[in-house]
Amino acid sequence: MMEIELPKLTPSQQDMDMIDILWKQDIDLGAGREVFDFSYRQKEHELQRQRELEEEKRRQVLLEQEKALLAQLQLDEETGEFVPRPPPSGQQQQPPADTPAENIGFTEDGDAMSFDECMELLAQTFPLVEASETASTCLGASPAPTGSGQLVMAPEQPPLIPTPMLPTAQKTWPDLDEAWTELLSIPELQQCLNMQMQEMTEPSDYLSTNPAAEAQDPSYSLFMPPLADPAVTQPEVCSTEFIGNFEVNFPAAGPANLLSQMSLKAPDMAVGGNTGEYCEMFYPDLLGTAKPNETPQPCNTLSGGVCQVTEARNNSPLKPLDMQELSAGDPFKIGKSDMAVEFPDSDSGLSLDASPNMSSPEKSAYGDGSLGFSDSDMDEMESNLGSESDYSEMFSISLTTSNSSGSGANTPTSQQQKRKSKHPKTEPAEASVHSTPPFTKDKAKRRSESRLSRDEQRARALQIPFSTDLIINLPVDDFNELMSKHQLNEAQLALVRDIRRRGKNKVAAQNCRKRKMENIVGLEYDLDSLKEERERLLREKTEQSSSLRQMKQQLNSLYLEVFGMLRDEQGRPYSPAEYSLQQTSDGTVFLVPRVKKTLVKSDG
DNA sequence: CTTCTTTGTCATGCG
DNA sequence: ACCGCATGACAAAGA
Repeated sequence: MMEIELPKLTPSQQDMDMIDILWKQDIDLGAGREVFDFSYRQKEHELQRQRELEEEKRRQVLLEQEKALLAQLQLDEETGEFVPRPPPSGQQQQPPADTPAENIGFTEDGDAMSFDECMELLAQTFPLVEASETASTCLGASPAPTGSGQLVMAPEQPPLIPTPMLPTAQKTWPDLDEAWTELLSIPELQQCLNMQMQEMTEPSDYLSTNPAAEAQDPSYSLFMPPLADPAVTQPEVCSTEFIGNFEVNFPAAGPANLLSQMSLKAPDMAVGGNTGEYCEMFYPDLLGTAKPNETPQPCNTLSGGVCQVTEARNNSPLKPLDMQELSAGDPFKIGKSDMAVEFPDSDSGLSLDASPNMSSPEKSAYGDGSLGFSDSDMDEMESNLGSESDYSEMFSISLTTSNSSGSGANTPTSQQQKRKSKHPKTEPAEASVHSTPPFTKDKAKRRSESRLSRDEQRARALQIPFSTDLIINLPVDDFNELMSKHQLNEAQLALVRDIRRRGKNKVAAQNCRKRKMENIVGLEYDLDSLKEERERLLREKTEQSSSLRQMKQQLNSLYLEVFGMLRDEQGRPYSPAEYSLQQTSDGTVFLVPRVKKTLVKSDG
């Protein structure tokens, strides 16, 4: 108990913090906040533990029998590992927590027997028991890579909580593919998952459910098929609480997201009851390999059911191409994926052709020979595009929705997803639950893309056999050659010319505005330069003026000095009032009487 | 709700 | 007369 409690407390605190954050961010958790409360969950845990205890007891009995048979095989350590703590002890209640180290030691260090060997023996002897045992082992192994304490809780977690957690898992969806990659790359986790699935599912093919295990050890998979189908019990392993704690503690970690995903799946799987399908959910890529050995009904049986759900889960983060690859056997899915593939670049991601409503009308309009595109046509096309984008969004969302619905669990999450699907205008990014805040640049870019795609859509609507980029950027001669090569009708030609004209003009407008801005910048620079020049000239003028004044003063003083040195015949100085010195062009200086002045003065 | 910015488009002029 | 480009003007969308 103590071991369990301590780990729980911290995680729960973190969980609550995370929930608070999500709550403040107005992120729909798909459930009341109290659901996430630790105390609330603890109660759930209690119930779950009681169930676990009962199951443990049952397993114990089976183990006893198993032990008797396996004693000769030196399974002492194994028994310790597989057999949960005695019911009375606290450890018993939460066997997974204590077991992990032992389990790991057994499975990996495995002194006496290899894990595969043990599994084989168990499978031969007690298939069902084996499944349960493996589950515990799995639990032990899984904690190592992530959080030990939280993992312990997982098996005991009640399936009830999972639903509230679903939204959170959805939030982390964008990282799902990465998370899957990381998760699948963890051998322990794979084993754990496989084990859990075995435990969960009733008798069915182990192989189908355990592709990863098979990949790791072919032999193991070979003998495993006879074992019971474990998918049903998965909830125990990846219980919502466990997942929640795990996720909260490691929000950024990819594995956490994965686990959350798994947690979401677990309840669905349990509800669905089809064990074979679960394997696909966890190992969609491996299904092909796994199926051969086992009964591969999973996806085949239910095209639109759980299988689709699983694919949706896995595919949602993936690109259209990936989706196409993964979507096998589901016509609806394939069609959608094709569409996505067809228009990966376009923001709307949909073509007029793809949209049943729009494409035909558009085609008819253009095909009728109506030249050019009236504004109404444009608008119609735009509206079509918009509807298509919505459609695409609905598609992506529909996958998730079908996922939940297919599982048959009408959890809050599923409802939420359905709600989302009903609001096609919500952006795909939102639907996919991107935590990062997009906007601004993204929107601008998206807008430009959508604009571009609009002409593309038109071109597609008229089935023009070349890209708009080609139409716009091709040199005139090449363009004409292209036009001549392809026999286009009037409407197509008109559209192509319009596309080229608009595209050219768009570029021209951009260049023009760019030039205009550059001109403005250049003019501003020139203005600054001229201002500086003006200031400099003004300063120079001032300096020159002062210099000139100084020179005048010097000249005046020199003049007076020279004039004062002049004497007449009687040796008397000349009066400055009556005489002045004047210099001729040849440099000769004359003493000139101030006749006028004297006259004026005398006159006055 | 208003204002400003950005961008696409059209009309027009020029070479 | 036609074509391509440049640019002003307008409208739509978004910040």
